[in-house]
Amino acid sequence: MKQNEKRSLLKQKVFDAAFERINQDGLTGLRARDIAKDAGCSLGSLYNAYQDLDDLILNVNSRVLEMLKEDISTNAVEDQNADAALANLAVNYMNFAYTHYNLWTSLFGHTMQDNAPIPDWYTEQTNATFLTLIAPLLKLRPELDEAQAFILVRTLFSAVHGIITINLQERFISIPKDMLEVQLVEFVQTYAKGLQNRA
Amino acid sequence: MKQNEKRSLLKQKVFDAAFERINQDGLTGLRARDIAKDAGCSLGSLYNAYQDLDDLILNVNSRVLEMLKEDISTNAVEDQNADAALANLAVNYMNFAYTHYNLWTSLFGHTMQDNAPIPDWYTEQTNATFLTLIAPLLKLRPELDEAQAFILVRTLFSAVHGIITINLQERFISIPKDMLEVQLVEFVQTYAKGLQNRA
DNA sequence: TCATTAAATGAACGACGTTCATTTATTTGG
DNA sequence: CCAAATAAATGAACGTCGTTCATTTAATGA
Repeated sequence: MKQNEKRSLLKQKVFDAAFERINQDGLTGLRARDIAKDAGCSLGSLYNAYQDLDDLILNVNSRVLEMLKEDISTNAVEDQNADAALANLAVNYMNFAYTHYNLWTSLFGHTMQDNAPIPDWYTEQTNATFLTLIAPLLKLRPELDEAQAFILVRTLFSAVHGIITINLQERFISIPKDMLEVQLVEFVQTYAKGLQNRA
Repeated sequence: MKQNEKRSLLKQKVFDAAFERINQDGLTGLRARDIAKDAGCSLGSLYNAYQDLDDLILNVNSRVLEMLKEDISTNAVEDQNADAALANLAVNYMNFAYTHYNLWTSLFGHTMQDNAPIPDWYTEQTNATFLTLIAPLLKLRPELDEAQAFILVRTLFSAVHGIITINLQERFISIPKDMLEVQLVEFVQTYAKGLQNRA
């Protein structure tokens, strides 16, 4: 086998093992020795494929961002008014959080070791993923300029994210998924109604 | 010195050391050996005062919850309409997050070791702290029953929390504090307006 | 006072992320 | 096709972490 093939094969096996570990056990249950065992390589080889665990986790999170982006664009409902489209986005986001809970919390729960800065490519991808949320809104509300749409979508995304996050935190009283969905839709509609009467 | 005095003195010294470490360096920078050194006791004594680091951290977070509760009730503005009161609460919460950033993130970033459950006394205190947010609203909107007020405040709190959290995450593009304040106030007002036109 | 009980101690343990000298595999030039 | 050169794989070893526990030290009480 060629060295390039082996190299990329190893990278992929390590990636797959880490992805599945995070998916199954969450970020806090991730251990270098477990990944190596699952990937069928030695502990040292892990650090041949990736710089360190942070590097590996960021690559997994990068894949999760892709999944989220694809999920959003796949399930975006066309041909409806802007309010319904926003509510639809919120529900899609909630479903992603529930369906891929450990992967989703990995996106927001990971912190770099030693206060190292998050690499630029990752923050750029994060913000790029977020920007895809703007597209469906701009389509339905072409009168908004991009800056307005950006602020609007960002505020709404953050709010929806917060509502889901708090509800899923063990520290807080939780409501069932179907009730949360109703609450999210009502929240988005209420906010949209407030925007209308404000203009 | 009596044994009870020594015992509680040790507990307090350990607590103070942990609190200050979290306040200065954040939760991820917390080390048992550093706490023991700061408290002026041996490493073993730390585990005489507290069961483990989780126990100690939960006690620190409990104090932070008290600070937050006091902060909210102290700065609550009376004699204004409900919308302004809610906006005021949101801004107060934002100021707490900025002023005590490391303590604030400790509240939400801490996870128990080994997937141990969060003790009941802590979840109860968390929800009790949260419930104090209802008081100012009920005062201004006595027509709401408690269940309605609970859902309303919970949704609003989660949304405001999300907007602040996302803005302070290194992964996302941040806006300055004064702009965030404007955005929060506008958000609360917009949502309140939506509620009005919905009833 | 001295036996008894409680508290303080820090060496030691196991687990962790990471490194690196050594071994093994692959590539390259003749 | 073979040997020299280069790259990759390996796992023992290192430093650090939270936690424990046999031992030492202090406080108590009859």
